[in-house]
Formats: sequence, structure tokens, C-alpha cells
Amino acid sequence: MSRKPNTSPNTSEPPRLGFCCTFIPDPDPGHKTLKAAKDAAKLMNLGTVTMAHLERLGPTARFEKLEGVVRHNLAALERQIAWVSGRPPLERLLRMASSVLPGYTHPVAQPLYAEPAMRALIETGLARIGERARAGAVRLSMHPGPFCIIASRNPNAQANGIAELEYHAEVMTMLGYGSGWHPHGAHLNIHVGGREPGIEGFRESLSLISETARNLLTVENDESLFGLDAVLRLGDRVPVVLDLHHHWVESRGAYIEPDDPRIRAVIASWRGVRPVSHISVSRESVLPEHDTGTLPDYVALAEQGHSWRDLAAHSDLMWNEAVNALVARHLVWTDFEIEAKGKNQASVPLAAQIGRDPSLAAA
DNA sequence: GAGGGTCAAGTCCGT
DNA sequence: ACGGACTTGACCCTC
Repeated sequence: MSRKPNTSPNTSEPPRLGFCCTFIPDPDPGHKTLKAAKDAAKLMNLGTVTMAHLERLGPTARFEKLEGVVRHNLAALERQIAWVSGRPPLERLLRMASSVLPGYTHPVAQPLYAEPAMRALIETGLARIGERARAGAVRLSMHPGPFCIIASRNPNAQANGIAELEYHAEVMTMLGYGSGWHPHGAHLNIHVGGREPGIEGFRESLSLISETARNLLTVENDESLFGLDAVLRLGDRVPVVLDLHHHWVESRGAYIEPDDPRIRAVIASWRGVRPVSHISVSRESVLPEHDTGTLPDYVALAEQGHSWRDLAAHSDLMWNEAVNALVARHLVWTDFEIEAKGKNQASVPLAAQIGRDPSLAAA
């Protein structure tokens, strides 16, 4: 675990940006029918099974159902990573879906995951996928959902949340990212969680999680309770993932530039590892008339009657050129996960635009 | 194949 | 007190 203080951007890694969890095939008719397009999407994406359904099945069917889903998920994840590694270096980043091993911490599925045949399948598959990612220079992360909290007033919720985080850490370990400080830039990103016990509760809970999980953990600013200044109070222990859109919403309209002093603090929190940040824009359907060359003005839009919730919702595509230019400026010091509902259909054009425009690429 | 009810989980917010 | 939103709509049953 090398955790040397470092306040300068890590320039040894090239900039990257990528999409999250789901691959959307081109609408163009490489596929003759809608069904063919749906089948293509299915091949590329992870599936799941409900615990209620598993519970209704007998022992044999139960195992076979889960094994089938896991087998599919490993293959789909491998295809996603193969696709990303075939993209230009700027696009070699992927947030993996959390559902690789559905119900891993749930009592119905747990015994099935303990079966030697299942373990062998998973360990072999994930090891191979991790090697493929490293060979293809694909940076990987996961973003456990809102149930994954490490500090809560409810001890049961906290225990479940920690188990969920450890599940993600196990997946990372099997992929080959189980030791060292955010190896190859890999990370598990979560939010602070509830108002109580808040930042201090989060800090105390760090002692309750494994060293592997601690070495992979990052914490992200949210749109309401724990903004950038709040999460930076954890920066001495946990790298901070800056979500520029959350910050815009939480601050009611602020855009952070790379020379902002808080960016130094974010960089320092990563301790030599190139940071990751998040970007998205308000939905197209919320701002249908908005000028694509101007940064959305939160205060003006709120005065026009747009609700906090509407402005916080994510767009399909990266439709705003001014926001895209902001991303390009920040790429000097950070990678980006593109949180657009259009997934790769949003991140690929954004990367192309940044690659094409010399003034943006110079950044 | 389409349509509708269901799905493991925590927290906040608006009604 | 309850439903919806959030990481993300997908899954599963019935017709």
C-alpha cells in the first residue's frame, strides 16, 4: 500500500473517459429487425435473477438458474471489456455493473455461491476478464447502489451495506485488483449515505471494512446532503470522486474549473492515482430549447420553474458543447465516467469531439 | 410475444 | 404514513 502524499496531477497515465454498466448497440441496421437489435444488446449486457424466483425453485433448478445467469454475465462482461479495449485510448474506461453475481450477499443465493463448481466458474472467469482488461489498458470501477452504505443509525442496514461493499471488493480481488492502493486505477465508489451519522460515521466505519475494500474505496459528492466541501473532509482517508453535475445542483449553479483550489484537494486525496470524476447534464426533455453552446444557468432555470429534481435528472446524450469543453479542460487531471442514459451512444461522440478539437485536446 | 405486477436492500423528500 | 427517486429498469408470470 503506497500512499505517499501527492498534490500534482499524475501525468504518467493518459486521460480516459467511458460509459457506465450498459452497452447500447448502434441503432443503425446492422441488425435487420428490432428483435435482432435486442438480442445484440442482451449478449453485451449483464442479466440478473430475482431472489424470490430462486426461492420458488427446487435445489437443482435453483443452482442451474443462478449458474446460467452467472455464466452469461461473465461472458457479457468479457464482451464489454473486449469492446472497450478495441476503442481509442481515450475511451478505455468502464464502470462495471454490480450485478455480475446477483444476490451474492443474499441468504437464498449465498449457499449456491459457496458450491465448488460455482466458485471455479467465477474465479476462472473473473481472472480471465481482469487479465483482458489490463492487456487492453481498460480502467475499471464499480458503483454499488444506494443500499450500499457503510454508516447507518440502523445496525442491520450498516451490516448489510458493509457486506455489499465486501462483495464488490471480492469481485475486484478475483479480477486481480485485490492488493495495493487503487491498483491500475480500479475503485469502488459510494456515497456518504444518511444525514446521520454522516461524515464522522463514515470515517469511523472505515475501520470496519477490509483492507482490500479500504484500498479500493472512493467517495462521491452528492446533490443534496454531502457536497464537495463535505466529502473533502474525508480526503485524508478516501479519494474523492468529483461529480460536476451533482456539484452544480448542490451549489445551485456553480461550475468548478481545473484551477479551483478544491481540485488540488481532490487530486491530493487520490495519493498519486489519477482521479476519476463524473459528468452529466440536465435532461434534453427538461431543457428542449436550451442553447447547446451555453452552460445551463441553474438560478435562471429554477426561476423559470424547473424543479430541483428535473434539473438533477440525467440526459440521454452529452448535448451541451460548453459542458463538453469543461470536461475537456478537466481531462488534464482526471478521467471521467459519463453518466448519460445513452451510455456509449453519449460517450463515444464526446470522445470523438474531444479528440477532434485541437483546443480541447491541448488541455 | 405482449402486458402488467414484482423485485433484497436505505434514505430523503414531497404529498 | 406512503410512494417515488436514486445506482438501472429488468425479470417473471400470465394470457
